[in-house]
Amino acid sequence: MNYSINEISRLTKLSKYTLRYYEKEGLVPKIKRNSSGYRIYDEKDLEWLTFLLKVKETGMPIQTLKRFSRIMFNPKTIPERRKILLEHKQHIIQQQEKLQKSLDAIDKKFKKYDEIQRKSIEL
Amino acid sequence: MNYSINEISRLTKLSKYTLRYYEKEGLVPKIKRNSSGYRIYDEKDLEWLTFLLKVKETGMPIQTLKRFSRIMFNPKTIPERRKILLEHKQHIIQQQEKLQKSLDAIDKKFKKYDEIQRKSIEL
DNA sequence: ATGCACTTTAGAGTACACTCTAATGCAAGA
DNA sequence: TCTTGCATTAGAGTGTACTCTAAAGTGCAT
Repeated sequence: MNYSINEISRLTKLSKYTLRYYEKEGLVPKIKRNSSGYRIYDEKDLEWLTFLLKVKETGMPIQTLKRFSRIMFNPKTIPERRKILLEHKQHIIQQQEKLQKSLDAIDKKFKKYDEIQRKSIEL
Repeated sequence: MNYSINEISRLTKLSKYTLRYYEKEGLVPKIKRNSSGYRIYDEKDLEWLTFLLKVKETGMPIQTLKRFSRIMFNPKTIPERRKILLEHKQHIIQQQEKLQKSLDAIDKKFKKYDEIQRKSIEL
């Protein structure tokens, strides 16, 4: 199945500018073109973009995404890809801890506010 | 307890540049000065910076942090502060979902790699 | 009092990740 | 064939969040 840049933009919610920028920067592999030079994205490209967005959103660095994009069509690079993903998994776990700490700090504030308001009612 | 900008930089791991920038931008309230104009941070300032870093790191927008910093010494603003923090709590929960989705996508990749490597051994 | 390591400020510079512009070309319906 | 609406590119511009520079002042040990 093939897609125009417009369709991919709609499906990924990335602007056309961003899609072109990602290709220029090497975050996605070189996209096939039709005879007029228009981009033709295929299923694999869409799949990669979908995955890229998930891991990018959770903080995978641009450099790592470029690296992954460069090696992802070579079966010999599976060990390296595993390593990258394992590292990112550790990063996600650290983020989960940060979120929990932030949540705890917020709940502590709520308790403080409860206390202040309880005292003001006592008067 | 009072602290110099140097001590606060060490305690918060923010650079002195950043600490001055946060004050200029209103992310922290105006810091007291000694007779020479040097900043003197107190316990409250440190407490706010510690909290700010936790929620900033989990994506609370700068504008919201500025707002919070502006109202946080007025007890009448507790309901507004509660509202801000409740909204951020929702945001954190959404991020937790994103992290989980990213984690699931990574585990799917691992399974795919296992499959490919299993098949190559079978030959 | 001299030196050195701090501090201050306004404002300039940087890095990142887009975001857009301008010039140009292709596709297709009236 | 003309017009409208797509596409292409190189390269310029934007917004955010710092990060640093330059010039000047302060504190304190030698």
